[in-house]
Amino acid sequence: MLKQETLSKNQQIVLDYIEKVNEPIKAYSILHNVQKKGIKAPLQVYRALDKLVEIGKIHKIESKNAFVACKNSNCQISKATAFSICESCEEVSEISDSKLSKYLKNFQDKAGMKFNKYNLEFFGLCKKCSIK
Amino acid sequence: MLKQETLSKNQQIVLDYIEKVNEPIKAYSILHNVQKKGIKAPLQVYRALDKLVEIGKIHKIESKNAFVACKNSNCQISKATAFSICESCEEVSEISDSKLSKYLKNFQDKAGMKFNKYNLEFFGLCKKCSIK
DNA sequence: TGTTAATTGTTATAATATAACATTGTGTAA
DNA sequence: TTACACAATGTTATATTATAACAATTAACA
Repeated sequence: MLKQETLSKNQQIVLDYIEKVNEPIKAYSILHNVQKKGIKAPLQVYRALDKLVEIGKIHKIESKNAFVACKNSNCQISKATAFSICESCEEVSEISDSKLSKYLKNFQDKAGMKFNKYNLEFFGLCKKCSIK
Repeated sequence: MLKQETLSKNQQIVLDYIEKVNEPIKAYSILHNVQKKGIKAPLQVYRALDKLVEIGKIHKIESKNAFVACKNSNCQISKATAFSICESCEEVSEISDSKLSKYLKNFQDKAGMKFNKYNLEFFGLCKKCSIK
């Protein structure tokens, strides 16, 4: 079978919603908001999320157990993700910095481990919050 | 009051166990294993874990919801953590690379955000597993 | 068309984590 | 040393996040 090119119904519903809200959102919140579209159970959401993460359409913010749409057209495979997270207003942004990603992709572990994926989460104060 | 210098009873019990197992371990697994020491409820474990993370004695592996003792005597404050995770055997190691930590500490977000903390998780195959 | 894999639907339950409240311990300053 | 503030404890209940198991349906394609 060829690699999947189009999303299934549930996958599309979940992705549409995540892209619409445009900020990290939790699985059960997604569930609550797509029930009118016919998705009734957590598993239906989690299955769609798994697939969407796998194909790089969304990312999981591990420290928040939340999901956000991918902004970088170039990280299709979701293997290299970096986020900034404001500890005050909770704003999360995907970092798109080619130098950083290059540096991390080429990082050589002393133990000789071969990496094919990483996730980096920065915490701090965003511009707005640091003024206050 | 002065800053806490000694750990409380429950904190010490939990830390002792985490240091003993020497690999990432989950909260309920800790609970199960320290019940003989008198810790009976999840909250007792989670409270100790919170404190231990806060003071840098342990770190949380976010992608695994697991906790591991800190190996770097110099990351007392738990503000800069990096781990390598084998996707095959699940082995987790703390990365102690001064170049990497320097690079990340000094990383400047384009949006002008001021970072005071980060967590980085690399995934790949460890030496043993990549031979197989 | 038959076969295989992906997707769906559904119920139940596992695993992770916190709320709320009463009580006890501990450092320190009056 | 008493009294205050705060950290830590103990306990019950519950919230939140995620998966197991199984049956049915749909989609791709040799």
